[in-house]
Amino acid sequence: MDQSTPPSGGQSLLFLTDEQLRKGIEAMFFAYRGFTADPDRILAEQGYGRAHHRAVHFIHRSPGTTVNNLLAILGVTKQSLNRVLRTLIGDGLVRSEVGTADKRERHLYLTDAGEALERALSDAQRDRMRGAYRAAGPDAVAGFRTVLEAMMDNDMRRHYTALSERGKE
Amino acid sequence: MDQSTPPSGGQSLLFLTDEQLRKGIEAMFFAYRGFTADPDRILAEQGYGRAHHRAVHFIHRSPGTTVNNLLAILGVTKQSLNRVLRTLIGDGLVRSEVGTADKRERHLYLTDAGEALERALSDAQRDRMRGAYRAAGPDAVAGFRTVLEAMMDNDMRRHYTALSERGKE
DNA sequence: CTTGGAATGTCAACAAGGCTGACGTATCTT
DNA sequence: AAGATACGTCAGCCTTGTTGACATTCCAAG
Repeated sequence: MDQSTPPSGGQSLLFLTDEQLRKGIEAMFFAYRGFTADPDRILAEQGYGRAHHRAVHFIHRSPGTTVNNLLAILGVTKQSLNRVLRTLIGDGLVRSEVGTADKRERHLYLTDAGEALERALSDAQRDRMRGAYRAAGPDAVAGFRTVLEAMMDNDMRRHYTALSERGKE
Repeated sequence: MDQSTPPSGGQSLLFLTDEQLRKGIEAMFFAYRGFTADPDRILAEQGYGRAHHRAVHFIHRSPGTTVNNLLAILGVTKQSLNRVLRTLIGDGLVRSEVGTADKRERHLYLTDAGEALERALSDAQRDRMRGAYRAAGPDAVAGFRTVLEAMMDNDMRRHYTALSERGKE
């Protein structure tokens, strides 16, 4: 649709052609497959799935988080999350503690076994990411994150930046 | 793990810290949600899912492609693909033609209705991508694609570049 | 102190979309 | 003629998402 129009303003807008956008879309598709491939293998060995990975990841990131908070981050129904959480708690990877201030809330923590699984998963995923980062270089990495952040829904970006601020920047 | 070690070599390797890698991982997670959100809404209205989107996308990209080729790109089993293809053919969005050179093969094409759906989906997805690209700027976009390509499995990168060469570069 | 609403858990049922395994049928290829 | 390839299909299983209904527990406001 765009691609018949040559650059009109002062600077080139060639990076906004449909062709370039299509490449970005396909790159996201193929890259996401790689992104999840290594953890998926580990999870499959243990009879878990991606939903377990996500729960474990964000509990690790925010120990003591509530179910409701996790729900907002993951964007699934409580029934769906609950099923995953139940197996993780049953298998002794996650500990659920009744809140002190508000006893309706459950605060979630990884057990030692849970931390071990988290480490295995994130090691694998980080290795992949590190290889990509190293190959691409720091400037490319900066651009990578800039575009991804711009691609998020506002709600998700809120969660993303909130998590980043927890980190040591 | 890394994060206690200051830059050792000549140039800064701070972009390879675990902290930076973690941010990249979470950015991928949240951004992918945004990436699929708009098409998902359109698909849900019509009773389709992401699997249909993927099939329609790649048939559009490579009209006349065979089932086997699609299988390799999508990385699913033929049973899984077949289920999706059957509904798309039944609904008159995809046409399947027996091969001329090799009559065992089926060549897949989008019908007019199929093209219409593809356009609706890719318009929505492109709008999101265009907004992100525009906000991030051309240099960031270049880095974005560089990192994504480095993140792919070799097999997937082969398909990705093969598709790109079909395009008008 | 009672009552409404919020947070959580749980049961049931269902659908999409992955998977494996097995089988059948054309159609090449050797 | 035999074997390999491409495709379709049936059956069954799993994960992970969805709704809807309902119980419990607790906080907070009246």
